[in-house]
Amino acid sequence: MLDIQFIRDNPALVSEKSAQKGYKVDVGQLLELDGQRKTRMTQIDELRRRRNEQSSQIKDQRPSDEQIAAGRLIKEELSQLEADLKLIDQQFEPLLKAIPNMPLDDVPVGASEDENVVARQVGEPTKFDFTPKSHWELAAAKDLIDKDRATKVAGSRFAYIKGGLVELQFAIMQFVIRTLGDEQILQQLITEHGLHLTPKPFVPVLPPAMIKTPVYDAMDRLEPREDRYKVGADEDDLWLQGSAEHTLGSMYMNEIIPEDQLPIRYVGYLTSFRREAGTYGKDMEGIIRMHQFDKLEMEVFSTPETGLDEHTLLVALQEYLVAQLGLPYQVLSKCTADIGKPNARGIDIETWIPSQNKYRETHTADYMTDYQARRLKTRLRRVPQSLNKVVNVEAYTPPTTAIELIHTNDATAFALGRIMVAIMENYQTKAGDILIPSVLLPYLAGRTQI
RNA sequence: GGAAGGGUGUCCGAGUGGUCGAUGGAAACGGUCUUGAAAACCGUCGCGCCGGCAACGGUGCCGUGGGUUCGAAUCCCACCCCUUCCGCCA
Repeated sequence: MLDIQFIRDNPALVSEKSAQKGYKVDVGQLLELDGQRKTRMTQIDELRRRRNEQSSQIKDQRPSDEQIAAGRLIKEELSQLEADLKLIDQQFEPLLKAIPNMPLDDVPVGASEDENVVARQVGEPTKFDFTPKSHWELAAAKDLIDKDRATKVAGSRFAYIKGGLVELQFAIMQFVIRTLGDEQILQQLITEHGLHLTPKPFVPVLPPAMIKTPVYDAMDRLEPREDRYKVGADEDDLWLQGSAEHTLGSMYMNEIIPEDQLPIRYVGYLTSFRREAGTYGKDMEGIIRMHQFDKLEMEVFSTPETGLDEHTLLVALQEYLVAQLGLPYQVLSKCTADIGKPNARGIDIETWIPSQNKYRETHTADYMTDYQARRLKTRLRRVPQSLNKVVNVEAYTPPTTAIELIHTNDATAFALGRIMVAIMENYQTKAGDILIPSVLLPYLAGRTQI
């Protein structure tokens, strides 16, 4: 959610930037309701003041008939106005929540994902002296993926992942947790990119896989809910999470975090669930697009002034991880239409998939500024010494209070299904074997191929 | 699932209808004292909204949402969560 004060101050900008993201919002109507709302609130506060004034005069004595009558009158007026305000709020809130986060100025303006900009390509598309097989052909020959039986048991877009592929997944997971916990690697990337950050390691987390409706909504990740799985009976009020971000980012809801504890960096592992509504017929072969997939997700809570640097660090880590696996990839600067509603900025990494002869999305890095934090009420408390500290980011205006909203970032470490697709296809041999990227060898107890 | 108890500010913990946004203690921060530290003493010390350049003023918030009352942290109803015991299960 945006700050209503920001919208009051910049109505034209809000309309324009919302439109760039493909959201039609009625800022005029919102501000009209905002005005009505403020008027009512002022009237209500005045009545309450009178009520408080009178009741403080009565103290322990019995109130007179006049006082009771006057009180009743206030009560009637008040309940009328409060009902009125409630009606206004019911219109006001959805309009306010409907406004997306403002894209940062370096986000390319575009009307669809076709206008995403390739920022760089790293590595050459893998060359083969034979015709490469698709990952499902490779998997079929070695019985690594059984979708037929999974379909029988659970329906389409489910799979049994088996044998060497499971070992490969566990190796990747260990590799990621070790890498993200390594201060030297973090420091190296921070230095390379000239970031003003500490090398505080990522703490591994196994978060809840289910999330309550209001929390999901506050994260602004519930919609479109056709893509979410509702769990059990309605009274359970729970959803299956679609990304570890959903239950990691909401961890500190309604909390105020001391500034010196920031940044907080987590790498969460979860099996994620998506209904993939509206994707009928897309990616039906193999395990590119599943209802259930395992994912390692990074989540960072930071101060406002370091949020953008954290985003850069997350992308640098994604590139480092992909490069360590020796996979060719490209980095995509997502355009205004393709970044999520809560996003101020979004970067994708696409990894080379030989059988499709193109790069496919394997990673996303989302920077939400304070948009998620506002509804989650996740804030930071400036420690006194830092209040006078000179901040070296130009765009940042020093706070007037010691409490501010934090900034959130989330980014894929690895979507394990898709990254294994990339490994299978890029590391295949003519014989149909799959070699293991060398950085993973320490985690595979002597196995060198699948 | 059954029984009982409980959710108050950063923490502990008072408060059962009216000067309670809330006693007291701890922590934290500033200061006095001290060679320094500790101790002691003095002071500061919740969050949001509205108005104001600001000082400040108003208002709301004692798990959440309703209700009763001239007046609710306090009474009533519903829901959520926690603790203990029993049952069941991993």
